Amino acid sequence: MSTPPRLRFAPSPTGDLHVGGARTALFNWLYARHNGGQFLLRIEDTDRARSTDESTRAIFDGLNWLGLTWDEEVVYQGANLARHQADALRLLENGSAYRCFCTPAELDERRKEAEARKDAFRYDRRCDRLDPAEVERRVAAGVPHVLRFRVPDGSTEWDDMVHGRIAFPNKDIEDFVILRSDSTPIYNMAVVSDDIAMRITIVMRGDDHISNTPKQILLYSALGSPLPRFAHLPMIHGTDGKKLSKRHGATAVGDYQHLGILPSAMRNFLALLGWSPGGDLEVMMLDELVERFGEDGLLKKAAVFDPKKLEWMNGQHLSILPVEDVAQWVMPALIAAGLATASELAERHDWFILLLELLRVRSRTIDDVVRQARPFLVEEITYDPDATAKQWKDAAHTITLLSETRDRLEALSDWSPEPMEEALRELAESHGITAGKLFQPMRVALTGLAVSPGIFDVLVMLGKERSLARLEAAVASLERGQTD
RNA sequence: GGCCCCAUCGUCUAUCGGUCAGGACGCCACCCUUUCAAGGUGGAGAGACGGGUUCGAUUCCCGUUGGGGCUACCA
Repeated sequence: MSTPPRLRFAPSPTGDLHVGGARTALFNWLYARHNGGQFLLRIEDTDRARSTDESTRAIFDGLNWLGLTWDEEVVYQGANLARHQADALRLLENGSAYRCFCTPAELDERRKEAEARKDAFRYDRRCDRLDPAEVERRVAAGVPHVLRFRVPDGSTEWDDMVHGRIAFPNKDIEDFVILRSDSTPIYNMAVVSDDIAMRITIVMRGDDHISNTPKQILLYSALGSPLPRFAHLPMIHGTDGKKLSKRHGATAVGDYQHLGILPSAMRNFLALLGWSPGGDLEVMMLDELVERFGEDGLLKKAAVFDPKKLEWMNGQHLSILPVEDVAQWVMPALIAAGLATASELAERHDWFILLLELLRVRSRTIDDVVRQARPFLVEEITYDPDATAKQWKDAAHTITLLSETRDRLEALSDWSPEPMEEALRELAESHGITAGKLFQPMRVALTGLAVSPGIFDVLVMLGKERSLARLEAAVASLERGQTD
C-alpha cells in the first residue's frame, strides 16, 4: 500500500445532515487523514424532485461545523450526466447491457402477481430474448426503453473492511436498470461512473448499501475498472432500537449545534459509534482520533445514539479544551442571547476567561454556560422564585444578615477571597449560624439563583461595587415584600 | 415472501480459547462541600437459546430465535 487512499462522502441533498451521515463523513475523513489520503465531497443531486440547494447548504454547514474539510472541488453528480450516459452506452456496446421495452406498468403488474404468489419477483429477461431485428425495429420506431445490465452467472463477492467476506449469488441479483427511458442514469450507474472518475480507492458508507455493492462490483468489472475496497459501516439507531429518524427528536447535526454541543465533543462521540480504539480510551481530541483511527477498530454492530452520553462527552470537552477554544464557541452564544456585545467581551477578555473557567466545569452544554453567565453580564437580575422561597424564608432575619454582610464587605480594603472569607465566617459565627446559612441567601442576592460558582468567586467576578449594589437591592426587595 | 447483515450490562464498548467477563454513560449510596457541578469510593447491572469443535468456549462452526437493511425507470 503505497498510493494514498482517496475516499469520498456522497450525500444526497434531500434534507439536513443527519448524525448518521455525519458519522460516515467523519469516518471517511479520519481514514483519509490517518493514511495521508484525500477526502472528497460529492453531492448526489440527480433526484431533481427531492434535491434542494438549501439541503446542499445544510450539508456544507454541518461538515464545516464539524471541521471536516474536503480536499478538492465539490463534485455535483448532476453535472456528470453525459459521462454517466456514455458509460451506460459503453456497457450496451460491449454486450454487458441490453435494451428493455417493458413498461413500468407492465413491470408493476408482474411484480404484483409474483407477490400474490408469494414469489420473489425478479425481472425475467424477456427483452433480452428479443430478436435483434425486432429490437432494431423498435429502436427505429422510437419505442421508449431502458438499458438493463445483464447479470452474469456465478457469485459476486468482496472482502469488506468491516464485515470480512460477503458473497451474493448472482442468481439473486436481477438484471437491474442502468439507464432510464429518459436516458438518465440510475443510482448505481451514476455512483460507479463517478467513483471511477474520481479515482476513489475506498468506498466507505452505511451498511444499508451492502445490497447495492454486488451490482456496483459487476458494473466496475464490465467497465474494465479496478475495484475499490468497500467498508460498510453499521447503522445508527434511536433509543428504541429502530433506525434513527425524525421521530427520535434531534437527529440533524445542526440541532446539536443549536443545543450547545461543541463540534469537538460531537466528533468524539460520533467516532465511538461504530469504531473503538480498543481498551478504555473514550475522551479524545481530534489529533488523537486521527492518530488512532484505523480499520482494525471498525465495528459491525448497529449502535444506539444516546443523547445522554453525548451531553456527558460535551461536558468533558467543555472542561478539557483550551479555554480560549471554548470561548470561541461561548461568546457567539452569549451575544445571540443578548447578554453581551462583542465589544464588551473583547474589552473584558481576561475577566471573561476567568468567568468561563468558573462556569465551564459546572456545565454540560454551551447553553448551561450561557444560563449561568447571565448574572455576571447583565445589570438587572431577577430572583428565581424557588430560590427565594427556600433561602429567604425569614425576611426580617435575611434583611439583617444581608445588610450586615454588605457592611462587612464594604469595609474590606482588599477585595479578594481570603479577607472575604475571614469576615463572613466571623459574621456567621456572631449569629450562631453555619457559614452555609449565610452563603446561600447571599448567593440568591448576588445572582438571583440557588446555584452558582463558589460565593467568593462570585464576589470577585462581580466586583465590589456591583456586589454591594446587589446586596442592597436584595434588602430593598425584601423590605418591599414585607410591607406588601 | 426472497436476499444480505448483526447479536457481551438499559446504552456505548474491552476481550484477539483459559479473565472474579474490564471500562464509560445513565441509575443508587457514601465521601468531599457554602449551592451546583466537577472529583473520589462503593453498589446493582451482560455473554439470546440449542447443538457441536476443544482439556477448556463470550470468543471457532452449524442451527434456532430476535433485531436491522435491501428488495423501484429513489438515492
